[in-house]
Amino acid sequence: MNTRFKLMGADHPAIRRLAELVHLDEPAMAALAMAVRNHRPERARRELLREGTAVASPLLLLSGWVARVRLLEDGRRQILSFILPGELVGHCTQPRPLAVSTWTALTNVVTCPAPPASVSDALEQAYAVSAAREEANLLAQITRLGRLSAEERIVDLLLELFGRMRAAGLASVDSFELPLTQEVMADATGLTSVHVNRMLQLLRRNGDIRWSRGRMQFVDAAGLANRVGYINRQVVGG
Amino acid sequence: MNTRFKLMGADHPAIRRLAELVHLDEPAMAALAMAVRNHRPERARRELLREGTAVASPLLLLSGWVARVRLLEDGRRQILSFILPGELVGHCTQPRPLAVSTWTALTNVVTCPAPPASVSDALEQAYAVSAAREEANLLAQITRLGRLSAEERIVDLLLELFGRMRAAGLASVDSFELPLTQEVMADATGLTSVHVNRMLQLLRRNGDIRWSRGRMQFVDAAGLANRVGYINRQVVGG
DNA sequence: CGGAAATTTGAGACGAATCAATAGCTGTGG
DNA sequence: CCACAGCTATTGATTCGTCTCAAATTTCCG
Repeated sequence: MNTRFKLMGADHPAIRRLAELVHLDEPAMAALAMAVRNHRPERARRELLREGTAVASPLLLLSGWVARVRLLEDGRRQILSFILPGELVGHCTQPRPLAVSTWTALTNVVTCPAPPASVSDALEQAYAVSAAREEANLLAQITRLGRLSAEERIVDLLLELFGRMRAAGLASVDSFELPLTQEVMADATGLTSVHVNRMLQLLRRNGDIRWSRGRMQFVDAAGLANRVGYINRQVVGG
Repeated sequence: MNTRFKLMGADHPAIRRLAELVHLDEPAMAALAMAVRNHRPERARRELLREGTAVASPLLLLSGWVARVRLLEDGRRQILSFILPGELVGHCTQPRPLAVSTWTALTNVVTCPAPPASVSDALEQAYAVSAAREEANLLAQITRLGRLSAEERIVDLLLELFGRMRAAGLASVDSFELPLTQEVMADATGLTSVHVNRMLQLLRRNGDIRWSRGRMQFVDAAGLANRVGYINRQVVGG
């Protein structure tokens, strides 16, 4: 239900967002509008793509959240990155691209295949920018896992997600819809869900965040970012 | 001294390796041979590229080791990935590409600018394959940091580096040149150098590795990979 | 409304960090 | 060729952060 959209075609929020990222020309907009017609829903927990499988085409996520995950044999799970509504992923210039990670729907989602980059230079650029952001997110994730404390990891992740949701026009001035369980946050931050819980409580007690019914609110996002040193902003030493 | 090469032009090991990766056509080989003539040495500890700076062209690392690093304000450091001799990085389809990480020479190195992808389809494919491997390495790094124990992280990293050195034709059947200090390994694995030291001693005492004068030898690489579940091989659960 | 999933809380164990001090190595210059 | 300086590696004692196990409570969904 909440993954349904009334808007179709060129008016779709995901397209509007892409168009803001890079100026999209006529052919690009047309191709995207066409692609959106091919939207398809998937239920939460569904695997959209399995590691080692051939990947069809890049994907535009129209609504819902997706995670790229890696599973170890003994059941340990690591979330590599999140894909947020309106984002574009899976751009491959490769010959016979095999997926290097499994994609799992965290919520009910609606996706559509993204049109080929060959449609227009503008579209190709949009893909390039998307790819660059994707890589930046991976690098942030590495730093988070390697060098931040539990509290820092959670705050940093939340701030990143907040920023990306804002970029997608899906956040209010100080809050956003966060459809993640603490278990999922744990798999993303390399912690246990028990410890994630304790850190979230701590943040609540300290008056840093409010969180209920899937909505995350920052009492003072800027201050929090400053206190914890949000790594996406202040990266280079000195 | 040890960063000097006698071979030049198309005979260069780095080019031979690329040519094995993807079949390279005439124009690609010629362009590479030309590029290698522009080789330049850099001293260890030198920053090759600073985060936020415009990146000139993709880089071919002819010899020596480079690390992509991220520094936090308080001095914490995370190594995002290693670039090994013979590897190619920095492929950007982007309009005005800004570096998202700092590159530091870990040893004396020799680099050359890689020729533009437009030279030939074969070269473009080679870049695409390089990029895909680079991403796979980042994903492996995330999993390592998020879900492996200290011992596992170190073993997994060593096995990855061993595999990549073999791919570059720079490893013997069971050992390779590893010019990293324990501090560097610590910054790559998200541990302290003290703990890295303890884990390496443990591995030595257990007869898993031998390590002296910068050479790392595996007593039984396959067995070790199996025991710690080298995440690059056995990734998908089940 | 009922059952499953998610969150919350506590006690205790364990892994890795920290602090501190010693020993070994490497290159450099006298 | 030796001695010194400055990294690098090693070791021990202790602290701290996070995990583990377990149980109770709440929330969500059909």
